[in-house]
Amino acid sequence: MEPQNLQNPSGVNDQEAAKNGSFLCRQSSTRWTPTTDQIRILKDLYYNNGLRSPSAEQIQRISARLRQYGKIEGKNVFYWFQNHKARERQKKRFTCDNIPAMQMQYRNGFCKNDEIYNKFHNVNSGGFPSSSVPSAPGLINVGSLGSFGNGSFAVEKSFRDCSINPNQNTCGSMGQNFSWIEVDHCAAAYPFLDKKSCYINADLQTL
Amino acid sequence: MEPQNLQNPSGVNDQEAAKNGSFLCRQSSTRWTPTTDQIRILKDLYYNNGLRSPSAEQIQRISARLRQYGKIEGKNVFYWFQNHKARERQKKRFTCDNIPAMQMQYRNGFCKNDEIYNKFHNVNSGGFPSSSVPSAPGLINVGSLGSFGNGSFAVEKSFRDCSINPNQNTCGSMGQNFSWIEVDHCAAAYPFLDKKSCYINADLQTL
DNA sequence: ACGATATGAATGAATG
DNA sequence: CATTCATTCATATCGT
Repeated sequence: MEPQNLQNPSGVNDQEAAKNGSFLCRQSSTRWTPTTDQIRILKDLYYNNGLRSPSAEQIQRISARLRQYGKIEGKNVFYWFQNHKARERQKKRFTCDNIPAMQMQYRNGFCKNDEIYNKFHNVNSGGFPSSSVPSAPGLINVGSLGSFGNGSFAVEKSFRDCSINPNQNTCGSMGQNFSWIEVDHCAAAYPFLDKKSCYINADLQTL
Repeated sequence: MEPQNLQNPSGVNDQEAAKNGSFLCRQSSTRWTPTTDQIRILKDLYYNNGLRSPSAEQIQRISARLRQYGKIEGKNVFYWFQNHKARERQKKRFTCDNIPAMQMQYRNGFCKNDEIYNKFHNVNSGGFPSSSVPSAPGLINVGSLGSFGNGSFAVEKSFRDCSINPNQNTCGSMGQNFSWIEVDHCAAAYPFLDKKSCYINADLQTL
C-alpha cells in the first residue's frame, strides 16, 4: 500500500488536510500529494492502458481530468509517469540484467520482475520496491496494450530490459574506463564491486 | 550454498526474536533489518571506499555479497546508500548551518526554502516542467571532507538556477509535438486522454 | 507501555 | 532515460 493511503485512510482530499491543518504561512510542501483517486487512475492508465510516456497533450488531458480529484498540475502527471517508468526499470536493473552472468538465464524469457509478470503475480523477488501494483483482475490486458490508439506508446518496452545487450553491459560502459587497467580502489577489499572480477566470480550466489 | 544460513549467527537481536515470538514463521517484517555484518560491510564501503551512489551493477554485486550474511535485496542496498548519504548531508546541514564560513561551501541545500524550487510556477497553465536552465557555473569543490577514494563529496551540485526559459519545452519526450492526426474523442475509458482510441475497454469502473 | 530516535522505504521533483 | 536529492511515512529499537 502506498503511504498516502495509510496516511489518510479516508482517502479524500489528502493534501488539503495536510496543508491547511498545520501551518498556513509555511510554504511547506509545495510538493504535490496525489489523492488515492488520482493514483488509482494514473496506475490504471499505466498498467491497463500501457501508457508510459504521455505526450504533452495527453498530459494536459490527464491532469485536467484528475483535477477533479484534487489539485494537480501537468508537471505532476509528467513526473509521475517518468518516475513510475524509471523505477520500474530500475527495479529490473537491480535484479535481472547488467550482470552478464545473470543475463544468461534470462536470455530466452522475460524475467520475473517484469512488469507484466508482477502485475499478475504481485511478486517482488529480491528486486526493487514493487510499487504496489493495483490488484489486477484476472484478465490480461495485453490486447489493449497493442491496440492502443496512436501506437506511440511505449508498451513494447515491457520486455526490453530483460533482453541482453552484451556489449553494452559487459564492457561497453567501461570502454574508456580505467577499471580494466588500474586497480580500482574498491576492488581490493571488495572484488565483487569490480566489473572485471565479475567474470571470475561470475556466480553471484556463491560468491 | 545456503545463503540464508548465517542469518543470525551471533544471535544478535535482529529480526528473529520479534518474529518467533508471535507467529511462527511470519514472513519477516516486510522491512529489511540488516545484520551487523551487513552493516559493517556497508559502512566500510561507504567510509573506507568512498562509495556513495553505487551503480545498479554494483548494487547487485553488493547485495549478492551481503546475502551470505542474511536476507537482503538490491533495493535494500540502494536505499541504504541513499539514506546514509542523505542523512549525513542532512546532519551536516544542521551542524554547519549557523557558521557563515561554512555556508560558503554548501551553498545549495541551505536555506532551501527559497524559491529555487518553484521554477515551474510561472510556466504555462498546463504546468509542464520547462527544462531548467543549466546551472550556473558553479563552484568549488571545497576540500573534500574525507580522504575517500573517489573524491568525496562532490559538493552538491551547482546552483540551481531559478531563471526560467518559458519558450523552451525540451523536456525529453515532450520536446516534440506529437501532433497526431486529430481524430477525435470517442469516449473510451479515458476520453480526455486519447483522441481516437475507441477500442479500449477499460475496467475502470469510475470513469 | 510509552515517547524519542534511528533508519528502512517510498516518491515527488529535478538534473544532465 | 538514468541518477540524484529532498522530504516524508513507517517501523524497529532503545531508554526511561
